[in-house]
Amino acid sequence: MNAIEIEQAITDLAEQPFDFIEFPYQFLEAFGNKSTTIKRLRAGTSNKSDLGGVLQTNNIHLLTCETGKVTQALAALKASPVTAKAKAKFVLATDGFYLEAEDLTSGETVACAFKDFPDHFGFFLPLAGISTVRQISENAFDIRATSRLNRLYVELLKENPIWGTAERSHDMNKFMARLIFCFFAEDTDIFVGKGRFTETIEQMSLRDSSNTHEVIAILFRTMNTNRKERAAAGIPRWADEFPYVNGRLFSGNDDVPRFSKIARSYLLHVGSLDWTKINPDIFGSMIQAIAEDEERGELGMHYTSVPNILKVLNPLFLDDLRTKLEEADDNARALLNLRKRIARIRIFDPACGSGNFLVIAYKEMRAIEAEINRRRDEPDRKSEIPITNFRGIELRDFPAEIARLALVIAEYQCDVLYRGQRLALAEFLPLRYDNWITCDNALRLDWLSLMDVGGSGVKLVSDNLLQSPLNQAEIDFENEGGETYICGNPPYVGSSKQSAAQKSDIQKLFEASNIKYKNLDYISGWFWLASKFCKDVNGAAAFVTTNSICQGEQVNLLWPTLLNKNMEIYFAHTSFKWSNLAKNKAGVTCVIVGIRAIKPGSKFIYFDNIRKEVTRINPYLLDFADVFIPRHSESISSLPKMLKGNQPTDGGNLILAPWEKRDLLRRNPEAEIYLRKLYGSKELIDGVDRYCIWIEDYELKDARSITEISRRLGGVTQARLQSPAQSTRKRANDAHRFIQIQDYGKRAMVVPEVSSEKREYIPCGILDEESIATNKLFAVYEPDLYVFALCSSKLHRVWVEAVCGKLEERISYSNVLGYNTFPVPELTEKNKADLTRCAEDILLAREHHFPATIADLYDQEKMPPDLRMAHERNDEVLERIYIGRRFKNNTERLEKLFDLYTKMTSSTASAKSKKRMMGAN
DNA sequence: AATCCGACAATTC
DNA sequence: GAATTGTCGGATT
Repeated sequence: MNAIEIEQAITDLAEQPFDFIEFPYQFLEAFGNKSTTIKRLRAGTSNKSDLGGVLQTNNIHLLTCETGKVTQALAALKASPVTAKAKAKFVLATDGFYLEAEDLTSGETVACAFKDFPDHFGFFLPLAGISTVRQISENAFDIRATSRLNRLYVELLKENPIWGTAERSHDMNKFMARLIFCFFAEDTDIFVGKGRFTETIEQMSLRDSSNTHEVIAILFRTMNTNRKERAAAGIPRWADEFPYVNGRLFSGNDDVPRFSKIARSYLLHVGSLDWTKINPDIFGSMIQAIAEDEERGELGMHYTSVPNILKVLNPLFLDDLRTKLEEADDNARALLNLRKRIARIRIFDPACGSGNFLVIAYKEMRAIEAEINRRRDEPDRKSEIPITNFRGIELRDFPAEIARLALVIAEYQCDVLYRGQRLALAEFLPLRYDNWITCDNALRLDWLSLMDVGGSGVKLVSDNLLQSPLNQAEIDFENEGGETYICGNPPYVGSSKQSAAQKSDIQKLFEASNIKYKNLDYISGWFWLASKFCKDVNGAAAFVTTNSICQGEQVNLLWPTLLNKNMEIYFAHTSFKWSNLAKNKAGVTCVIVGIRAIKPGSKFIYFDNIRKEVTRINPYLLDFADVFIPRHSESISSLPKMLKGNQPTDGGNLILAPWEKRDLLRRNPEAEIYLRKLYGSKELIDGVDRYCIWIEDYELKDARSITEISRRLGGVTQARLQSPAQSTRKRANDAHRFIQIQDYGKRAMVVPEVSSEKREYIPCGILDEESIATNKLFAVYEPDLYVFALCSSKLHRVWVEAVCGKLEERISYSNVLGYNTFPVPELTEKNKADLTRCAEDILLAREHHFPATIADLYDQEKMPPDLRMAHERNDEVLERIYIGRRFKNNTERLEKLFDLYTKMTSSTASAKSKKRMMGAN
């Protein structure tokens, strides 16, 4: 269960009639315990309670009691020896009217009316075994609000299916945004009288809910009508107490969906929450998920957590502002200048979602400004930071709507925090009419035109074509000559997973450049536009991005042109795993890259949160000079050819597990000649046994006479016909052959395509001539063993780690990027012989530990000393060939390798161009 | 004809 | 559940 589901379950439980016997079980069930766990507790087998309650080990001791005896019951629970013995973290007692509970770890207590216990949702969350509890507890309100809005949304769509269609979804989204605003406003005195909005709906709408939509529509119309015009607009007296809000929020269509009785009660339910606790930096991200079919009821899988947003914003510009604040000390003049500077900073998130980067940036800047005002002794001063300087582009309608709302709420909360509620209220309404969040495709827009750079004209895209076009003269951006910082977390989509529309976005952007764009990740588009933007504007840009644009092939595709000698990477966070509160988190590893026009000043690389000051950062995010490594079709060091293994593309039909092989041979012993041992990475590393059907053309007729083989070949044909790739479908009738056959029937030195990054060495292996290597292995056929020594070396590991792509953080080997590019000094026959000896020693050491698998042997903790020694000797011999001694560390290794690579490739390049010139002569 | 990559995916701990 | 660690095959060159 996720947090939202738990919230719903305990809310339901509090509303049900209290059941003295059942309550403890219902309570545990609401927190996501499995029915088998509950059953065992009921049966008493796992129930350790000595008081007739329910005690779940490592969790909670619950007791229901007679009316009025709750406090005594809780004391008894705490005093019970079994509570401590079972390591219960909570005790809870209730009589159905009143409830008391204590968190035994923190000593925190809750005492409330029974029906209100769901209000302490955050308190009880550790019971759900959610690991990021602290964060969730901090955001308990936002989760509750999301949960309840979610129910309302679903119920309204049930009642008004039309509102779920593409044409009406904008109206639905606008409606939800208006509601959220009203809930916030009624709890913060923006509307006179706490809870007046919800209360008015409750009083004025009939209990059967039939006119609820009309009541709400009148309220919305009121908020869109200036006081002077209300009489003429026929606003009824009961609505007149509501203020004029406007700010586009209530303009336009004021249709309201029809309410069922349930929807009406849900609405009142959402309204009863205390919306002052709303946290706009995270709330929007949660709430936006309710409008998305796949993610409804989840906390959005792609929203960026606050710590990760700060990883972008702090080095991007906030650290600098804070340094300047510190330098200004109490100097009134310097403080004033800084305040002026801050007021003109634009923050631009071209993939803003519900605006959490913008909100956090706003709040952080307000904090700095408040400190300036404090030091200047102007604490009540109106903020000079306009929220319209926080621009965004968002493709989806609902988040765009929410982003604007979140900024409005953030502005109000900051005013309350720094200037007091009276001043905050005085200036809050009516909302400004500006439209500063654009709902459109960021890769198809001219960013400069949304930014009013240098005070030139402004071109804005209306967010709703039904409304009259914006009067551009009304828009005052207050940032002439200011800086612009671009930030955000745009979508990542690998080149082979992009939709046709996304492909075409990328094509449009890059086709005029010399970049080969077809293998780029979708996010490259944002970096591309940002770098163009930064050339024209005083500012910088940083995004959270998939780490793959800073690895392998993409480095050489994107960055040389993007940096183009006038841009630089000025800070970077190295790989970290994506994480937020969502249950189904996106599975991706990210980096953060900050770019700007070249200028002096420090650069920083962050590993986890450790900051290292450097003078340069290359696009691999390493502290080395820029090196761009393209695919090389042959070894720059004259090493023998390395091929990819053979790719089946068989839908599993040509491949047999050991038991399948046994069954087949029991029935058809004559099939043995068509079977071979098959090796991919897993088979090599973990010693997994697998076999494949391998039939030469001339054997096909005989092989087909074996029913099972014939059946399997049919399966291959079927699988290939299903493929979206034409090249695969074409080979459907060639079912007895792997789709891609490189080489076989020879002894081979093999390297796994993907393997764990935790090993000190890439675990290469040797296959005999009977075995088949799949496309999960690279192979050098009939190898000289010194090649095994090279590929098994620390130097090679370091090189491949740096220049090949990765699968998240895994080593993803490549012949053309890692092997062919590996720079090796010219080897003498003696060198080769020495290395061959080292290779043999490694292989012997492995054999000595038979039947341990490679995974066992190369486990950092458990690597046997003799094998380790053999590798050390191998490294020693090889490194002496490079520099006459051992390298001190991996940095020195990589430095040498980059250096050597540059020398070796520039000399072959000059040799080639010499050749060309000679040819021309 | 040959290879990089996956807002991953399957399996284990 | 989160920690570990490599399948499979498409799209592109």
